[in-house]
Amino acid sequence: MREIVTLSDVAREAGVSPSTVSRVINGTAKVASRKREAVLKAIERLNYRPNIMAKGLAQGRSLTIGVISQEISSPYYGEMLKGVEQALEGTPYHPIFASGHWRVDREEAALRVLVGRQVDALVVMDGSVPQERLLELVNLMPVVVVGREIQGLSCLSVDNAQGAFDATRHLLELGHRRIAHIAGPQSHPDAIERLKGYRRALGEADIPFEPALVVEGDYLEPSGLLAVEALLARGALFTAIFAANDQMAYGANVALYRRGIRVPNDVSIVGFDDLPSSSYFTPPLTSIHQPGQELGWEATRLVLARLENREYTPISPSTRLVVRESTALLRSPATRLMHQPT
Amino acid sequence: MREIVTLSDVAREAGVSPSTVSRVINGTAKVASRKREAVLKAIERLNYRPNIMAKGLAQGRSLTIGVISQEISSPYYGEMLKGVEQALEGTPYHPIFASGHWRVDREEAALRVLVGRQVDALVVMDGSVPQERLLELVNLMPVVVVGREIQGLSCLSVDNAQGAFDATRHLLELGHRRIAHIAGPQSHPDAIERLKGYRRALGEADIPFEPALVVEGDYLEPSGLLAVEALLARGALFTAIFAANDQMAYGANVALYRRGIRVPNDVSIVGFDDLPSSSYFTPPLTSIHQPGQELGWEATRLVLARLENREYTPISPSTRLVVRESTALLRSPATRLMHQPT
DNA sequence: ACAGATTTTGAAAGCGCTGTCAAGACTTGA
DNA sequence: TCAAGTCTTGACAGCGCTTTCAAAATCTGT
Repeated sequence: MREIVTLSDVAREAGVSPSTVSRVINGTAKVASRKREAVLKAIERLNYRPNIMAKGLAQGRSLTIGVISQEISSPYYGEMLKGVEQALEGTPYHPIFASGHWRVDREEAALRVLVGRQVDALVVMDGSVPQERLLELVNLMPVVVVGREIQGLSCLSVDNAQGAFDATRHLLELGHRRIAHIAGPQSHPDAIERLKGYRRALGEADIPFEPALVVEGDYLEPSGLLAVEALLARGALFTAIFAANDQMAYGANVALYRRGIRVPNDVSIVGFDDLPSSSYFTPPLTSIHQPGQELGWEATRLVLARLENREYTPISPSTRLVVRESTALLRSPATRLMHQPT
Repeated sequence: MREIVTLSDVAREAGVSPSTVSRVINGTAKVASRKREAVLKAIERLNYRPNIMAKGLAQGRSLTIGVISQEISSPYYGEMLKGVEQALEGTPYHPIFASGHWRVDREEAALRVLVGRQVDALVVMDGSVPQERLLELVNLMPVVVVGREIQGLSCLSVDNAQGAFDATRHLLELGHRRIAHIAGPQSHPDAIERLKGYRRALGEADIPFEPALVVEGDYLEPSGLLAVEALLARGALFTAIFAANDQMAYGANVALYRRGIRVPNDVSIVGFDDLPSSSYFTPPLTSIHQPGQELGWEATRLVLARLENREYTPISPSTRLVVRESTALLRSPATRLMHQPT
């Protein structure tokens, strides 16, 4: 292991005091140009790299932003994290990620790890850690929350109800009347909102809400598949499905495919999130675009601004319907799917 | 901002010396149980959290593992990072990620950031930073590389040629003779290996290699689509496609779908990577499973072992053909696709 | 050329923790 | 009961950097 070069080594090499070296590195004060030159040369020559922990200790900050997401490998959080990464580029800060896995205890653990690591600020994505806990942290460091609305905290989120409304509306406009909904877990506020949006669209079209047409899933593919199985098993009649997220839409699509039910010919599907892979799904999935990357970006810029005591008004990214090939005009008003429970 | 509780605060509160507090926290030495109790109580009462930077500075390590991947939001790296996260769970270490975006300069920058942040060890996934650079780092800290073979470094990778061989072989066994290959960027060693595996399988089946049946893509969906377009445009005749990764297979599938060419009825497709979404693709994609998560896990365990001067022989995860519904027996030996260039 | 104002510079005291070292507190056995 | 041995404990010197403070150097204007 190579011996370590410290700031004092540089100072000695350049024939100045450590304070001076620190000053040229951080530009904290004016330094005679001859000396500055000497210091820079010495740094170069010794290949000096400041020890960020020492710096952190001395300054009382870590130049680190803690980010809690739920699952790093999930395509949705992947997008958000990418946004965070981008926003931090070129700043002295670096993100450090921890995952809550949709479980309060894991999330709490993640929070502890990040706080223990002296993060200077926190970005929390979704999750269900108690509000109080988060509010408690806020007088320790700047905190911004994505995907939850918490009084007293900077929150960033998307209008889920509106997105769901648009999705359902789109189906309605294509002539569909019997629209099933694969809902997200009703413990999630966003899933609740999406269900609301669906109901509102139905209501405005004077279509009565039929509980038998909605099945609750867990936002993962298998549950979408299961949901369709359940729908078919109970003999539900529908010509379109609005899934509360793309992953469940994928699952639903497979279930339909297995039964030989064609998308969009027999049944139209619209998802929610517009994951990157959705445009290459077959058929390319109509979906509600979630600006995941932008959300991550904005949240990060906001937290950065707080850190620097700047004002910053984040633009609130909004959803957008992306029509692709999984939705089509209802063939004929008479078209109906009849299924025997298996 | 709340005032900060330090170890000496705890010491004072418990009526012992800071050293003793340190000892009970780290279990570095035996402490009379009365005092230990007192210390634990004090910690509890003051809600003390050790400052990890101070600890790091004092111990000369950061308890941090640097991980370089290429793109955090890519499903493939997502899996690997998840494996890393899991492997680190329960250890005092935490990962810190940086992305190379498949560009040497960005990768170099990522490397600098991580080294500057005093990571205790490094896991490098793919990428193309010069070997020398990596070898230079190895006398600074343990380094393990995933997906590249570098003399003098611990490397972990999968037998890409074998995987590609299995994929092609599978198609061959289904009776296919005209198998197109959508290759990965030939600047990547793994893409080269996969092409080799494809050729070897062809060779063993006495089928001459036809350059006209291979198109090079860039591992992203659009290039898969373009590849199929290119193949069709040049009037290539094929009944199956082996794509060098799933993402390109997705793209290829869409291109086929657009033309009304059915998978697997008209053309079979096999991918490579077996992304989580592939089993919910329509049709569920036959693919070569890449043990991404295991790779991340093993690499991390290995680097951890090095850190603790333990011996550890990583089990080398291997690929596995997963047959799903995108491949089928060649309908009739006479079946052929004829296409006019568009 | 000199007093006074203004910069530039270095010494030194931390930041919060660990780990060595030696002193203090207990044991033990004769 | 006392010397020798064993544990437990606290003082203190760092870890590498920042930052205050005051001294040294430089610059004014006359």
